Amino acid sequence: MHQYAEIIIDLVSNAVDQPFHYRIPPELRAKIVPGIKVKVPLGNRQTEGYVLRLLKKTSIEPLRDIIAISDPEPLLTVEQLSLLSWLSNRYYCRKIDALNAMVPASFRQGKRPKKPQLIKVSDLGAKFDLSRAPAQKEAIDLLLSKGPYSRKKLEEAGVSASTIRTLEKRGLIEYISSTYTQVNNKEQKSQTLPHELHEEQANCFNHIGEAMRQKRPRRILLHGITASGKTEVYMQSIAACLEKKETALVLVPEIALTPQMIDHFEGRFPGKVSVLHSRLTPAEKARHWEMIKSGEAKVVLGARSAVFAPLKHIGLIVIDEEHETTYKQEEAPRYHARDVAWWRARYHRAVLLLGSATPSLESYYRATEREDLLLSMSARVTPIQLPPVQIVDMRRELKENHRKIFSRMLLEELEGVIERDEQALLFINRRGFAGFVLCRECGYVVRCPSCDVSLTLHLDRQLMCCHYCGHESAVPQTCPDCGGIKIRYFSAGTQRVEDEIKKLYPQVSLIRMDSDTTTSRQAHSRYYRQFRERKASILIGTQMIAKGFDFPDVTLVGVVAADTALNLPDFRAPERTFQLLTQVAGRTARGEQGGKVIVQTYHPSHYSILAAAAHDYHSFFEEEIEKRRQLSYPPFTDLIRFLFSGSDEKLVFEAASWMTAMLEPAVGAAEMLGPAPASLYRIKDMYRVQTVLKGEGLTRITPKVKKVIREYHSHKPSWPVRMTVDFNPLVVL
DNA sequence: AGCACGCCGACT
DNA sequence: GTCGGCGTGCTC
Repeated sequence: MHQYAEIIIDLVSNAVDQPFHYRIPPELRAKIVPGIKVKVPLGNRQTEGYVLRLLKKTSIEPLRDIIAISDPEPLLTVEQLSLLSWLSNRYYCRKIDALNAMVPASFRQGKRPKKPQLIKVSDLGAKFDLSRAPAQKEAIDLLLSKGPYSRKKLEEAGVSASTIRTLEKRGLIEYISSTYTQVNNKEQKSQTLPHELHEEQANCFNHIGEAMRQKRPRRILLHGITASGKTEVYMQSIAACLEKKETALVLVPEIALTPQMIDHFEGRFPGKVSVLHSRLTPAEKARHWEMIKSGEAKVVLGARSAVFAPLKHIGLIVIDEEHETTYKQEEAPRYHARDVAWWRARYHRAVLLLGSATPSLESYYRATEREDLLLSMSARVTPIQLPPVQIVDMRRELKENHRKIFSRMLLEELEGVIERDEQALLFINRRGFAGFVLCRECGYVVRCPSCDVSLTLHLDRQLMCCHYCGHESAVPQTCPDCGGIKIRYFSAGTQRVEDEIKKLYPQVSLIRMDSDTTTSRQAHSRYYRQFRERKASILIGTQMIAKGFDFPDVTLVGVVAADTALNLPDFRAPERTFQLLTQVAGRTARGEQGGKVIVQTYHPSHYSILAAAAHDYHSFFEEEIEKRRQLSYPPFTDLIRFLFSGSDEKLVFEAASWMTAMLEPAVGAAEMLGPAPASLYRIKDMYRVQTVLKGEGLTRITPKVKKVIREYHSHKPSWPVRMTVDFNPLVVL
């Protein structure tokens, strides 16, 4: 009999980030199983904890008893317990951080809803004469025609709480426990039917089906150009998975989780889908979790964190737009959903299907190495060609004395669009008016006092803003340094583009979308609707218009400055640029009139720009993978980044140096870069210093690295320097 | 995290 | 004389 339990303490602190042992009192022995939440004594008070596993013996003295069970149901499944350990090892995070990321707070808190109750009319109520109680009669009629309703819904429909109470007392209504689908008793979703697959789709579908039948972990990369019909392949694969009585998990980037998208899924698999989106209230989220755990939901659709959905018997995991950086969490645990998904696929012997038009170098490389299966779709579902892309050399424009932010070619095309009454998208990767403000006499650039970046001019508010910390200050009329008056604005932002267009074409209506104008989700859909309804002919925007804006009348896409992403001091900059350009280019040629893309750049011969213009993923990949190989960057190596930050510059360096020295003997053949100031040396008055480890198969040294991290925390617990550890970070700025 | 223990300055 | 400041250390 197991008398002891290994427990993780529910406190977010390095000091208690190790399993604690407790004795299980005899009266609790039958009830305590791994995954259960318990109350335990700790020091002179009590906290909660989670049982990792049961033990027959322990050498720890003195032992104390578990006080009580917090929740009779285990909060974690056997799979989750195992994943928990993996997460904390792979991503160097506390076990409690891993747990908190894996299970929604509302579900952990145990205020898990009992099955939601629905109200229905009782047998008695159906025949009871209520002609003298109009309010009650109305409620009964409503329930008879449209019910059952939840209490909340019934009150929303205008039935008062007292009426409900009276009806209940008289036994005219009764409560039934419900399933989620009944609660969500929305207007019947029109069920959408599978489309006939074209040849390429059918071929991919067959391969996926075959892989699922093998019942072995398999990773498949589905490389399909924009509008090649990837979603339909996912849908039919999911249907095939359900037929085998297995479940399916579908991840999409948060921004893709639109109502249309949700309807599409729910319509295809009515009553079987649980959608985990960020707008759910805590109680709703807990209810979904329960429904998934109980096996009621067969398909889960959600963003990054949905990768932890407690589905059983998973047959298929889909990650759409697998190259998207939102799949990497930027706080502890700094996991990548793609890697977690692969862990789960191996656990369940399932298929992991990665879809993208511009796969990450990691994924495509694995596919070319035959480690993964590569499936391609190169034809658009509708027989429309990819748009021609025209590169404009902005250096030449400058040389020929054309100093506007729009090249002559872009202007010419814009005029054509306006004349023909079509629509255009103008894409610029920076909000605000100007990237920086510079004095032409002394070269002084206005910078943020708290961060190591230049301020962006926002003309509408007459302010200079820092995009990292939000600092705002007045626009200088004279140079703060030399007093000169020749202040100039450099590198345009969205606002500047808007201004110029208004000046050039005052009669043309336009919409600007960036995080300044589009703060809420409603604003986003309002602009979206306006543009779709042709209330504007030009849409100016940042990243946020690169996705989903697919309208037949958009015949021109202008990339005002393709270099913003390219110039970042990060080894993934070319990859980012290629992905962005390809994605933006895909926003045109959706209709019969076709479309055209114009890319303005100061690097017209850079391979990422040339390849994107030629719609040629393969040549981009070949060039980029060779570079990565030569420089020993991922996917040939792993990186571990140790970032130190604090307000005391000297101490930050001291901490970084101490840690780097401690790591030295542990890292073996891995390269150690640093300690060195991060590219963004100062953010919000915090100095940032980093050391990056680079080497093949760095997971092998995980135990040693963990030991050093532990030493860091125990030796200098009071260092006012924060250290974060990131395994395979996506940005190293 | 949260709490006790412990060692130094100004107050009913 | 003590009340209380927060540095340090510990929790199965």
